[in-house]
Amino acid sequence: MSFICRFAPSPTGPLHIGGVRTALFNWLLAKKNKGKYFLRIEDTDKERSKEEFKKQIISSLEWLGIQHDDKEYIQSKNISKHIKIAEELIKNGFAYRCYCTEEEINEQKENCKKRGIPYVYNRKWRDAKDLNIPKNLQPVIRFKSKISGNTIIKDLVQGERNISNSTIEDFIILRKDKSPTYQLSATVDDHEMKITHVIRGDDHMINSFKQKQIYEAMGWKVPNFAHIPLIHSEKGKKLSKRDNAATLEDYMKIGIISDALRNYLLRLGWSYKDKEIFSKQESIDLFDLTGVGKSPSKLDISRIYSINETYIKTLDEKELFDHFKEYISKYKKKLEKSKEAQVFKSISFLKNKAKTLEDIWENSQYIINDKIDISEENKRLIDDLSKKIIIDFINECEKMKTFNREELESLIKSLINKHKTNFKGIGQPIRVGLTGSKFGPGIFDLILSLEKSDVIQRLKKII
RNA sequence: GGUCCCAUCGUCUAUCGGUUAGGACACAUGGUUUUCAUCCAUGAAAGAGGGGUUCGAUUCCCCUUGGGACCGCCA
Repeated sequence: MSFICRFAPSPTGPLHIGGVRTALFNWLLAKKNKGKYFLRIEDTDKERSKEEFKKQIISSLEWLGIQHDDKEYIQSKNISKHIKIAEELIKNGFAYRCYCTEEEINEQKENCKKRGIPYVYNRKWRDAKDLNIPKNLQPVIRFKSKISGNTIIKDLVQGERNISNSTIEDFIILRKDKSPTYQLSATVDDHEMKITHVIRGDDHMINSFKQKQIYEAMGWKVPNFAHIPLIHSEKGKKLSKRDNAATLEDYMKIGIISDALRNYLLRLGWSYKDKEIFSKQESIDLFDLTGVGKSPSKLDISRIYSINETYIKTLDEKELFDHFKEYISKYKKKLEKSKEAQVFKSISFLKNKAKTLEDIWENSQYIINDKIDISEENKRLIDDLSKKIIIDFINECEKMKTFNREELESLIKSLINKHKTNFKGIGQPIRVGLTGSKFGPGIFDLILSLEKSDVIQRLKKII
């Protein structure tokens, strides 16, 4: 059995986190089964589709490492084919022209509302042999949906789904302006692309019943469907673009690593035993639609941070630094070469207290900025004794050729003895002097991460 | 309102009729540590309710309750 999957976003906004997961699942299933994964840009909404969003979607997926096969398909390029199919459906009695005006439809809707009954298009033109065709009205084309019986879809995630055909109205497949609607375009393109597995959000379930009828009317093979549960916001509603942290960009800009986000999304609605961390290859090997749950899952930002932290802690440091450089050049600022080397040298402890790349950026500010701001409160921590100690420390440092850990350790030890203080008594003023903060890296890491001249210069400012 | 769907710790989930209901995140406490962290240990925390079926139900069925999705000439 072959596996040809696709992700089909519309370029009407930035890539949504739910869309990312849909793409991931499609990609995973295709890769696992040595099949194909295509990207199709559904840009038939001329009003809202934007070239910039198309570009953004493609680069976002690339950032995540979800690479599509072939070049991306642009749906609008296939419109003439869609129109041809609409006409073929009419010819074969599966569709018809409807001359109802929008006013007429709205009136019907109003009426239904008043009477408290659900609106369904009244199929006025379905078998309208006797009606006079208005001369100056452009018709829409509606699909002749089945009136009786039931349609069953064996959904790979949801199981068997059964719906009464009477609940599906004669939906529009070609607009008044002769442009195809989603139901038509998606079906025709999925068929043309020989898609075998349609994995999409649960909000498309009803569409599958409609589209199945088109497949059958055309005598085409119906693909497998898998409707994955939606991702909900903290409020328990379908995640919308207005929610915080709904788009991929929201995660990129706070310094989430792509592998971490991919891992989080993988485990949202899917699981494999007690396993939490999956390499890309593991996720391909282990992924399976049968492991996908049926109920929607809430987005949990603390979990994303946690997984990201795991990646930051365990990633090869060179690789981590590459992520960091990419991140800051995009969202912060590019570092000069010398600073870059200093930060890289210190990444092993800077990453220790970081959950995100942004945290590493924050933690490395004392290296990046030559000017250190010390708050009044912290200045008060440096009392006369501290100043004496620091003067001694500076003098000893100046005697050293270069810094090394052993010498620094014995120096600090001797200063503790000499001034009858403890480690904190000497460590804290040095830390404040070098970073402006009470908190930070270990004293020796801290001193060694800066140039000797820089250490002396900074400390001289506080005595 | 109509149609369809879902239901295990706060969150993500494991369990495929017999378990002290497991793990992870978050939370709390303790330990390691020169600070903040890290790290380690420990703890608290769940089968929505009611009926069946069964020797036995979290697991199968029904009802109730709660939640969600869809109901566009958007996709």
